[in-house]
Amino acid sequence: MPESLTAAEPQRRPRGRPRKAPDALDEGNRRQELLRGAARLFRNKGFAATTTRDIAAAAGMQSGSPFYHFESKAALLFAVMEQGMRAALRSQAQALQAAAADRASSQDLLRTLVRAHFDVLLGPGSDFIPVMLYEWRSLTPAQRADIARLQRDYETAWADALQALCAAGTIRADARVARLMMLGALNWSVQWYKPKQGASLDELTEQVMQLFLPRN
Amino acid sequence: MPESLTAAEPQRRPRGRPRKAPDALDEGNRRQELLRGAARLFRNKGFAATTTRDIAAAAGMQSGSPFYHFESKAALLFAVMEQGMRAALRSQAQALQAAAADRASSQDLLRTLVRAHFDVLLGPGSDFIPVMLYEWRSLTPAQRADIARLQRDYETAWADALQALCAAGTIRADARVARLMMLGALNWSVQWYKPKQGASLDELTEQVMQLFLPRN
DNA sequence: CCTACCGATCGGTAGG
DNA sequence: CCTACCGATCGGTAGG
Repeated sequence: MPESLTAAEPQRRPRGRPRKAPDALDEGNRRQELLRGAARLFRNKGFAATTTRDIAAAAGMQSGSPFYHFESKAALLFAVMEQGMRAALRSQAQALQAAAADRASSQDLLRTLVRAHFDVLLGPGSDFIPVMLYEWRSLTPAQRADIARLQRDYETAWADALQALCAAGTIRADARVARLMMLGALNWSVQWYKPKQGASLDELTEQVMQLFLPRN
Repeated sequence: MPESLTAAEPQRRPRGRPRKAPDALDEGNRRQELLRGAARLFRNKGFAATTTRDIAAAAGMQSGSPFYHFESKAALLFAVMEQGMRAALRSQAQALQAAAADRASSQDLLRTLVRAHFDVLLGPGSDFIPVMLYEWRSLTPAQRADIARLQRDYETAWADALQALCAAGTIRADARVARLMMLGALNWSVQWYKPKQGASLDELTEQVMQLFLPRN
């Protein structure tokens, strides 16, 4: 290449909006945008019916660009679920910490878990966990094992609270069945709950408590 | 073609198993085989991830042959759900008839509905309703409206039974929320129930009754 | 992160 | 219901 051409390159700043440097922060932002868009699309159309082109477009990218951030479409699905579960675990831990500080009863502990779960399922930015609930079969066995470990952690708090309530006779059913039924009842709400109409998540929590613990 | 070749064709019956005539009964059987295979595949892999070639192979056909029986892959999905709902409605009506003959209480009526629902979800040949529960978003709006009408009929019996129990104070929650939570709890069982191990459907029904109606 | 592209696969069809 | 096929689309990649 003739030296004159490179030497002719001016040293002034480029006009217009400066191109952001591809530093670590920025790369995390783009990756995060991909994850949010993918979560929304996976939830609304399903994993197999969502194309990587859909996901790229949602983040304002060209069709091949998601593969700069994620190895494959399957890796994107896994990342959505993993990030969803880690956020859910943080949210649950925070709620339990507050309940412990209040010396909450077993019943109030359950209420805390129900309310936190509704937030995870139906609160703002809540596409990640619904994707996990309804795209489990789209994971590879190895991915499933990883997510299952996070789910076990999440359900431990439920198992403990329900065990206490069963032992006290407040709930009269096998603790495992009670846990599966309660979580199923709550998880189903993603199918019918409309945020802008009907009961608030606080009201829904009270309804659930009255339904499962009618004595108090 | 030389006449000798066609004239040489013998008039005797072909050897081996006689090819079944494509009469109405037979066509219904083949169609039914396609539906059963499609239901199983849609349940295990999801609608979008199942190819019409998978479905053809499950029925022992070549790749283009399902389209002799169904207009499109979408029509197959709709037929699976519609047939599933019609069978569920028949099963529910039969159970309710027996309960009415026994002058069943509201509580026994609910037990009857729970038991019939478990059969629909988890009993033998129960792939059709799980497909409906987890592939709703794969339907076109027009298909959705048709299936929703059948679902409304199915849920009417639940609404009536729960309304009676709420009015009597046996269940202390909004009747609509109670219905959504109960059906959600039961529907979730398709995610964890293993027919060959754990509780039977009768035992599970008793657990559900104790959980939701603990007073009696 | 974009451009340009590839091989594979998919739903569906014409003709028999 | 099979054979042979088509146009479209898809996940993913090389090179920059």
